[in-house]
Amino acid sequence: MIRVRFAPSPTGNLHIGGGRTALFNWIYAQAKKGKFILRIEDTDKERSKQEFVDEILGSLQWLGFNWDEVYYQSKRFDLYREYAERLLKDGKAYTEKTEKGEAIIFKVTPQAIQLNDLIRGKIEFDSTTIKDQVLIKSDGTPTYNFACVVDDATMDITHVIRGDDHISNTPKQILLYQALGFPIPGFAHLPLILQKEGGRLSKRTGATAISDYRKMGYLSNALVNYLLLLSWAPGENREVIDINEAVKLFDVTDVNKTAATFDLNKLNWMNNQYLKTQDAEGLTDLLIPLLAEKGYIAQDNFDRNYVVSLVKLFQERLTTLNDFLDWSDFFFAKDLQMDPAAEKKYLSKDLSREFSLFIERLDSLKQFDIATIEASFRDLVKELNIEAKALIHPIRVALTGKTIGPGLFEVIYYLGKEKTRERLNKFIRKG
RNA sequence: GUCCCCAUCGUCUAGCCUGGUCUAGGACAAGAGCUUUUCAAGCUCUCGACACCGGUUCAAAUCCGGUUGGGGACGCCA
Repeated sequence: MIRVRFAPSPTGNLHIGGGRTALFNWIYAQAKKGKFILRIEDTDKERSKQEFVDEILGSLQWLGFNWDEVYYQSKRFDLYREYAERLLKDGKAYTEKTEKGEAIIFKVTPQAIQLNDLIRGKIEFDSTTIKDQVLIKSDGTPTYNFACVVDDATMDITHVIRGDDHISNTPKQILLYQALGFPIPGFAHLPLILQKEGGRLSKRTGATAISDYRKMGYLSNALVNYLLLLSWAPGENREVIDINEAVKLFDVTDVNKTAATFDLNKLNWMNNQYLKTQDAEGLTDLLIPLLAEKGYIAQDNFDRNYVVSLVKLFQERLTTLNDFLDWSDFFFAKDLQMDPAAEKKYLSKDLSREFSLFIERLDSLKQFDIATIEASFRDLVKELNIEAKALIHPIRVALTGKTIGPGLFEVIYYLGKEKTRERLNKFIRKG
C-alpha cells in the first residue's frame, strides 16, 4: 500500500508551490490507489497559527485533495523525544547545554550517502560536508528534519514527494533513518515553480496563495489542470485534461526535472477553457454568492433562470468568474455605470430620431424575443438607409455603458423593454 | 565560500532512457487574416528553440566530459 503525505507548516497560506506539491502527492496516491496523508508541521509555536491551519485545509478542500488521515506534529512531541533518547542511549547522539536548556544532537559519521530519486536518479552526497544535526532543541521542541523522519517512518510513508528545495535535507534524513533502523522511503523531488522575473514565486511580484486565485475567480479544476501541466504532460499533445483521466496516466517517475515558470497567461487560457465548457447551472451556483455579495441579487429572492440565461450569454468570453461580475453589472445595477470614453465615442452625435424610432418599433412588437427584435431593428436601419453597426454601437453603449459585451439583441431581450426604453430615452434630446 | 540540482521556441512542453523515422511536434503569448454587431470565442497562417565547446559514433536534441547560465541548500525556521 502506497502512502504519501503532504506536510505544510501553518506559518502562512497555502501557496502555489505547496498546492502543486499537494497535487502530485494526491494524484500519485489516487493513481496507485494508496493513501494521502496530511501532516500539519506546527512545531514552531511562535509562527504557527490556527488561522493558517484553517486556510490551508480550506484551500486543499477547494482544490479537491481530500486526505485520508491528518496529524499534528505539536501533539507528537513525546514521540520525538522517545526516539531522540534512543539515539542518545545508542551513542549516536549527544547532549549540549545552553542557557535555555539541553539540546540533543545527532553525530554525523563520515560516509557516502546515496539517494535514488524517483525523478532525478542517483544523487551522491559526502557526509563530511554535513554538520552534526540538532534533533531536539534546547526548548524541547524537535527540529524539522528529525520530526519529519520520525513521522514519515511511524506513519508508514512509502514515498516522500516534495519540492526540490528539500534535496539537501535528504542526506541528513537518510542518516537518521539508518541510525533509527527505519526503512528508507522512496524520494521524489519536484522541480520548483519560478516566477517570470526569475527566482521563486514571491508575494512581491504577484499572487502566491491558492486562495488568492480562488478570490480572483479561477476555477479549482482549471488551476489544478494548469499546475499539473507544470512539469508533467499527459502525452499526445493533450493539455486540457480531466483530473480523473490524468490519474489514470500519471506516474511520479514521469515528472520533469526542470523548474517551470508560472505563466498567468496560460492559466487564464486554461480557466477560459473550463469556464466555457462548464455546465451553466453549475457556474450559476458559483456565481450566486458573488452576485449576492455585490448586491446584484438578493440572496434568497431572485430569478435563478434569469441568472442562468445571463451566465450563458457571457460564459464563453469569461477569463475569470469575476469577469462576469464586471461585465454583467448593467443587467443588475439600477444606475448604469457609463464608460466616459465609450460615451464620447458613440453617443456624442445626436441620435434622438433613430433612438425614438427604435423605441416605437420595440413598443409595437407583437412578440418580444431575440429574433423578432433583431428583425425589426434590421428593418429600421434599412429604412433609415444606414449601416447596422452605426446604430448598434451607440445603442449598446446607451444600454450597457460599455463597448464590449454580448450581442445587442440578446442584451435588449434580457434587459427587457422597460429598461431598454428608459436607457435609450436618456439620450433622446427633447425639443 | 562549500554542496546539490537543472538546461529544447519569450513561456509550458513532446522527443532524450532504448542515437538515424526531427530540415524538432503541440499549447500559451505575440503578429496577420477570416468571421462579425463590439469584446471574447472559433478558424487559418506567420514569427520562434535543441545554451556553448569538445568527445564517442557512419550518424547526437538524444550518450560522455567540460564551460557558461539559471535555481536550490548550507538555522536550536520549516
